[in-house]
Amino acid sequence: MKNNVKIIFHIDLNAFFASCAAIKDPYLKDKAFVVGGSSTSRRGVVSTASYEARKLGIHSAMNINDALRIFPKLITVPVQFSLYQKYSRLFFNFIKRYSSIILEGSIDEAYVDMTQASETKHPLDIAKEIQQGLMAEYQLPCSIGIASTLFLAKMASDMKKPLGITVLRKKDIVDKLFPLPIKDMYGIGKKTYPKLEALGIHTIGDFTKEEFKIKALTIMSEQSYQSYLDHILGRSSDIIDPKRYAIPKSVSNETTLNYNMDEPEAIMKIIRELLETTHERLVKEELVAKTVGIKLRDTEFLTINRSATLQYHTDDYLSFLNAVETIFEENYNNEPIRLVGVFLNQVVLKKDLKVDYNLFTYQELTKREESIYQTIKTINDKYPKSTSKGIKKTS
DNA sequence: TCTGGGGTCCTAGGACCC
DNA sequence: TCTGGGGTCCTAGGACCC
Repeated sequence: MKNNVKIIFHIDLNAFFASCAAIKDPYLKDKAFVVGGSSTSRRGVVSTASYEARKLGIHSAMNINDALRIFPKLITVPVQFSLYQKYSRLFFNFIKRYSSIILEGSIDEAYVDMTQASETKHPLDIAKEIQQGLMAEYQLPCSIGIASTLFLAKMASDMKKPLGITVLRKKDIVDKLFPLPIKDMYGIGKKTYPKLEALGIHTIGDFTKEEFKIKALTIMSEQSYQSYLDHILGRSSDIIDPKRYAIPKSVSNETTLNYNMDEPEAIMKIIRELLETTHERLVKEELVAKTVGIKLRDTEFLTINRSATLQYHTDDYLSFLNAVETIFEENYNNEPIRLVGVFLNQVVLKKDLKVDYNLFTYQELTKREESIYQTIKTINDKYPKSTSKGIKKTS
């Protein structure tokens, strides 16, 4: 008898950045250290803490100075993205030996459809083999969750860390998933969890109780509620789409300044540099974008995004720069800011463009856009923008 | 606990079109 | 004078994740 229950693995590399750092520098092995921070600024945070550092109460997103206050002898290692990318590649290539249906959840986690592989070998044995193999070949520890949906596999891999293997069958949901605190649920973050707590929903099991539905609907839409419920009860997706994150939907660059700045020229210079690196990536990955924008964060941590959508998708640097300069001039209020960013949205592969964007040179493009802008400006000058309030007043 | 950097997805309102 | 309805695109912000 054959059923159609899938066997999904979620493989999570434990303390990945820290693991990579310890591979490169074996001195770090078994020591309390963190990846992150910065030597030039006091504004750095912990990106990843080694398990020894975690035992001391140091965790990611923690301010580096606070971490040092807890443990002054803490070793800090700078972030080295190319190193992580290298081991990430090795990791995904290793997994490919077992299945070709892989979703790269992030740099250090994979969802894998192991249904076929499980026909000839027990899933637990496959998991053990993968875990031991990654350790032996690359010194990369991982935790593996095995379940029938992506969500349950993800929750399962989280249950035992580091080096855990957890099977979460549908019939185990009540015993293994329901007792977990609601804040441990994937998708429930630091904003939603206090609200749920306040409603008396403390565990994942609580969330499924009929009596809490009405209450839950006061803080979330019916749709969100149903989606969470389906996830918990094993009714959510078991389909792994390897292409899902293959093409980025946006590309961005941002930086927290070493000190707050309020000089437009100096800020614009940084924006230009950020745009250059962002644009480099766009070109390197053979992408084009249609929307370009900037991000500004003030000293109160208030963040604004301002963007413009161009007439066509493009990878033309000057088109982006033009837009970004205008946006900045129109939106910067001379208040000191702590962060600037640049982003490109509506990103697609250049070769997937329906219209050949090469038909228009930059000059032609800007000329066209200039004329459109002029038209709009004329109309606006002639008929000033009226809000609905304005209309009511005059009527 | 004075809060990085790179993303995805969702929502909501307004403009505009038919 | 009082107010359609659906669809799509754009902008902005927010929540969340690693």
